[in-house]
Amino acid sequence: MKPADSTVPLRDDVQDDRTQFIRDALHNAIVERRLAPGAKLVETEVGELFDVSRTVVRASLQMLAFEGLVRIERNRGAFVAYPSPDEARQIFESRRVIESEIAKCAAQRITDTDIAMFKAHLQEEDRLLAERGPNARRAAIKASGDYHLMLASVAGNLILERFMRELIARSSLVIALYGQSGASSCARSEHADILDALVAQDGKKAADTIRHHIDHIEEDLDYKVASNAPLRDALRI
Amino acid sequence: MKPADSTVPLRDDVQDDRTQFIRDALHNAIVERRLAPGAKLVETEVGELFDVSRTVVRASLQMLAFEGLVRIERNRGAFVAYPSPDEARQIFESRRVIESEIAKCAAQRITDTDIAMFKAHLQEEDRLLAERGPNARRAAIKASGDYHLMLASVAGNLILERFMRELIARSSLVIALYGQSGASSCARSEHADILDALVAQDGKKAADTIRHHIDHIEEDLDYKVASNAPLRDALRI
DNA sequence: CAAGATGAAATTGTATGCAATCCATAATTC
DNA sequence: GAATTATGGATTGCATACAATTTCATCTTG
Repeated sequence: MKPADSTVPLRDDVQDDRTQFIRDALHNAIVERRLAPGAKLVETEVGELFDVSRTVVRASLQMLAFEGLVRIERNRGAFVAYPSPDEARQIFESRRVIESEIAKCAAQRITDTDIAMFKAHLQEEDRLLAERGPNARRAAIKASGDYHLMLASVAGNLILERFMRELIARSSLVIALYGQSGASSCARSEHADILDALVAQDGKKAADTIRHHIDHIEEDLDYKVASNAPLRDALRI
Repeated sequence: MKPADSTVPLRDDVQDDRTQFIRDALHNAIVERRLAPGAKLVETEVGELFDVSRTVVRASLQMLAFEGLVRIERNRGAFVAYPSPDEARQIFESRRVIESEIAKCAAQRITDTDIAMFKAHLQEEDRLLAERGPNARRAAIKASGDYHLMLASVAGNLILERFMRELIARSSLVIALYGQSGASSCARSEHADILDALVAQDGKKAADTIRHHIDHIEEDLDYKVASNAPLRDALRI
């Protein structure tokens, strides 16, 4: 986005850093549910896939472990995280805390450019929801998370934004495990409600709306039933 | 060197993991200001100090980089973080958000055992403040942070607790850089005020009190003046 | 003398080798 | 036949080797 670099190098994101690249690839695979909770991530396999040594893969896995997307067990290896119901509740509780504050800040700071971006994003979400098929569904999941990340970005606090990034990613895991319906439809209209409050610069209302939105997401979960496959992984400990 | 730190509960199982051990040692050194902001952390040096290979040191440094205590620059190495005024403001803003919510939860969940622990801790803080000398001062700094971590622990949300751990550690760096007085004395009475609100199970008051407490800490900072040494490090970028 | 060029030493990035550990299956015992 | 114990392959933890990069002192050159 910023090709013109002045003499002062601000942030050299131009990293041919393969560690980051692999982290991003795995992160996306997990968030888009191409990698199921509990799946084992073998260092040599990943390394061959990306054509790097285990050293690099290890660093990537450690990054993901810090973010809570991967669990590393000593001498046993790395697994896609399998959040417990308790963890899940704490994730959503944390989101309510942080995201309602983010909404307040965003209501104060939102610009016309931001609003245009949000509107375009909402249309994209609509389009993906109308489409059928697993790929469209994955894209819809990702877009829904991205909406929340855009909010965090507008609020302008990089630290809270990073916390949110982590929470959104982990939420995706939780929904994959405990989600019941494809309740994204209700979520969609709520995203629009949030934007309305932001446009009206009504911080209080934006915060309330987003809190309710998170409540609704959580209401669609059934913590008693871990949805699909890896029961053996769940019971392993 | 290692008094039993019962105050900080570890979330992970006790692993003979040397990576974690080195991370903890460096973490403490930074938080207690034995390592100044900007200081370079050479992999081989650290490795020789702890008698491990660079592989292990690297993992520790990457952990610390995630927590924002260390900055890793490609091909240049790892440095103790040197938070900018902007970062500092965001750190305290994030603390206000998360910690006031933590206070609310803690007010609901606090037990008599907790209260006793808090009282003992306050006495310890008093004792350290009365003492003189750099070691007592370091211990006082650490104890002050530990008080906030105890709060987070009582609140019972492991995720917010981890966020707080990071924010407290980074606050210590900020105060080392921009702090003016040894204003811990005012902080001490405020810690007692917070406890009073908790004992009264008045969540609202606890939240307000802690917000003011954080305001006061921040008021003692002067973001214009980066206090002591490593100017050359500050200007390096 | 300032500014740049040069090269050696220091330091980091990555691959690889080896020992320790784990896991699955076969063999053994009762 | 069930439970327990060997055994071999797979996988991880860590140290080390080597290449790439940076740093710093020294040496030009104008």
